[in-house]
Amino acid sequence: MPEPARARRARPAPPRPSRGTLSVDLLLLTVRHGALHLLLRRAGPGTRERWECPWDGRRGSEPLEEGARRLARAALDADPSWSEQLGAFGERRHPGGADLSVAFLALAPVPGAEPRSEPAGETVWHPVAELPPLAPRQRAMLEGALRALPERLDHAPLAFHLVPELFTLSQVQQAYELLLARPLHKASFRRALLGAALVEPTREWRTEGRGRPAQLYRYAPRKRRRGRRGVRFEGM
Amino acid sequence: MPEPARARRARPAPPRPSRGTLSVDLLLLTVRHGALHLLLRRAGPGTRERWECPWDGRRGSEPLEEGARRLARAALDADPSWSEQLGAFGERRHPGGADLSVAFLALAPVPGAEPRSEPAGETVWHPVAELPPLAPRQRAMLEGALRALPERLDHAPLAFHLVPELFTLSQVQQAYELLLARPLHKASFRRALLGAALVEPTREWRTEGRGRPAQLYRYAPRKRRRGRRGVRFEGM
DNA sequence: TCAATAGTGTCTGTTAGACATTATGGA
DNA sequence: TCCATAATGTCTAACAGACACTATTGA
Repeated sequence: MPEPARARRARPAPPRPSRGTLSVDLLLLTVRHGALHLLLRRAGPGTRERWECPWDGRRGSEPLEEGARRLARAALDADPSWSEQLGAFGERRHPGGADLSVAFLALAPVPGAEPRSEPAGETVWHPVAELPPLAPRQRAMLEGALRALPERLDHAPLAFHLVPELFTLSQVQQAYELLLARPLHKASFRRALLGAALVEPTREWRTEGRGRPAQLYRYAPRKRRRGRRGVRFEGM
Repeated sequence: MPEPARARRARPAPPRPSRGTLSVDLLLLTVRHGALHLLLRRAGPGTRERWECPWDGRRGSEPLEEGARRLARAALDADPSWSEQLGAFGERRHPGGADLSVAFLALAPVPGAEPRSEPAGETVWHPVAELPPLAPRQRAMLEGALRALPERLDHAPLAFHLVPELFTLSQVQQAYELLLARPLHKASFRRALLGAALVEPTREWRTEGRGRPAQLYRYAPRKRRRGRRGVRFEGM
């Protein structure tokens, strides 16, 4: 310690922000043909099949959510039915070479619903199970998204953003099963859904395919019945 | 539409990342005197009392987590016992003027535990209930952290990172109550904790204050008993 | 008639929450 | 002795999960 009359600990260098390039990336999911689909955009003008999650730079100092909405509107001609930040990703290669990327997770309803969810421009729905190669950073984002979905589903009724305004309980159950990536018990699911006062039945019924027609429901959350529950130590 | 032989939708301008300044910010929490405390650093060299959450730029393209660890080591002389990304914040004013800030949420154990958790250098633990004024972006980070804690606590036994290696069940319960910001039922808490096979008792007892001495426990998670639970529609 | 799907009723084991009681130390 | 805290036992209502059964359509 050659420096004499200083504090015991040398004063550290003052911090300063670093400089770099930034992107906002959109992971937009929906349900098609009973499977999760991700919206991808044709990357670059080439004829080769190269795909990427929609992304762009941030305009000025706009809110990050606004950047995500802008991406969704360009890709879908509509706002997503739900959108939330997934996190910042700074490792591995980004398709635009960004040093840092802020990923947003969003959901679009099945077709025929309002708001619309048809891909626009150079975008296509791809089944999540068989995606084309993605840049490693976007691949990491997708894995993070699929891991985050069950947790977020615990705290908000996300699945209703994947179904049209009028839906059957089987449709909601399928949405839940796809987001959770595991099957659910039918009777328990219906009981919990009705008991939580999240849906209300309509007088319409819809017959599709073989079996008995299903009653149509509408999302209509009423006030919750009780306060929070106790501590849960499951799954740790 | 004056342009003739083009696709129905004009090809949009190719995306490109934006440029800007970036910071990594650390929200480091611990328990002192029965209350949540946040680690703050004296901001600037002035004699005025100005405080900020520790932050710094990102070095090169280092992993963001590495930046958070570096901040914690500088402030605490030890790694935090737990750390996880909270998210990216791009609105409101940052103390360093960063365009974008990636916040990390971390926990430090009570004093006397290993690893150490004494503030080092220009840092001090402040009770969360009575913090000095913070830059609005860091204030937003803190609010996000306090909202995120109950959810993360549902999925990982965070509270054990706040207590020393040997602890009483009341200590863990207090940690849970502070992270959840609500009281818990004592008997249910103990039952759940022991039933989840997360702790094992030692032969030591500790008497502090008035009442009956408490048995000391050690964190020793054994394999979980069962698979996942069903859907929960509470709190939606 | 059969297959497939929707919807309902009942049972059981588990658990959260409440309450009461005993145990053990300090003031 | 009183009081504060730890630890434990019991009861109850609620619930998840399972199973069985009926209902209603298309093939």
